Amino acid sequence: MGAFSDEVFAIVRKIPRGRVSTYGQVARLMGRPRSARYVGWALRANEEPVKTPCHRVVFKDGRLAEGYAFGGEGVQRRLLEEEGVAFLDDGRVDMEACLWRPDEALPCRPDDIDWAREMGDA
DNA sequence: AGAATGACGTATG
DNA sequence: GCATACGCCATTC
Repeated sequence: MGAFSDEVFAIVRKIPRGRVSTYGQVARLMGRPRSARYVGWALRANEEPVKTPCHRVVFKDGRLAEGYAFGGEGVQRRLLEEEGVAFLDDGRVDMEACLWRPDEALPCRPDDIDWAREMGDA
């Protein structure tokens, strides 16, 4: 594994629960704004799907990569739904509500708290 | 060693 | 607004 894949994994692992990120966003975080494709390429070679929640990485449109990834249809969607990710009527992820913002993820895990509070804790 | 290729995104026609 | 083209990095044949 080159540094590229390693960096991709490191970033994807930071995506909190109930939140999604995009290939382009991950690419931008690693200083390669034009390398969105190869983020997916790296995830494809992912050897540790547990440690690397690649199902939280979606298209910028909110579409999922079902068909190539996970080898199953809707598997990714089900995983996200269980995490509390909202889906639109079109079957796409509600990017407005669930897109991971690295800026607000700087401290421990405020997203998790916010997510938990929204889920029904409060 | 050179060519093909692959979970995307943006720019152009 | 839709279709096409190109860029990017690493791996495989």
